[in-house]
Amino acid sequence: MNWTDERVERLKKLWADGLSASQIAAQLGGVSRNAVICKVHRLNLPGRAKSGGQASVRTKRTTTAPRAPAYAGRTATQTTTRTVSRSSGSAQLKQDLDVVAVEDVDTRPIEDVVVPISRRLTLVELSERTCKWPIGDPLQEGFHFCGNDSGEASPYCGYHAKLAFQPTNERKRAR
DNA sequence: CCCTGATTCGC
DNA sequence: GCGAATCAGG
Repeated sequence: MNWTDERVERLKKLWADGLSASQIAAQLGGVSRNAVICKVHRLNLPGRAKSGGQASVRTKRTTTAPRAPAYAGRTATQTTTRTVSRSSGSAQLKQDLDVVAVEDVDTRPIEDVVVPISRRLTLVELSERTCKWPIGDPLQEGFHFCGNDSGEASPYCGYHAKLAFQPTNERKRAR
């Protein structure tokens, strides 16, 4: 794919919005997330600040050179003073695993009420183990999927699986 | 294993 | 300039 000006601008916007490289790649289409990251660097866009989030904090790369440097006369010591003003992206992603495992001896009604933090994935971003619970109106803008970890067996995350597969025996067993 | 961004290097 | 392969890390 060619990096047209329009695509570059979309890249800039999405990156500034705090979307991850893979998400941007999915929305642009035709490019891998690596390509997106590389492009971001070449555009001299500010990389992801190491603030709180995951990733980054790359400590040089002096430990065991992955590839034998053809010529060792090159010190890649860069002192880039990054002044990233962003403190918290608008689309701060969170990947928490809500464990519903009940192994303890205590038998108390565990009602998970707090889970509804979705990842706002679009259709193309769904993978094999992302929750496919739709959120919003497919005809309206802003429609997305939950996107949280669905484990592997269920198409939904723990929270939405409970909503989707409401136990039928609850009613019958009630009496 | 899932994911993240960072870096190197061959094209 | 581009991006796959690779790395380090959460």
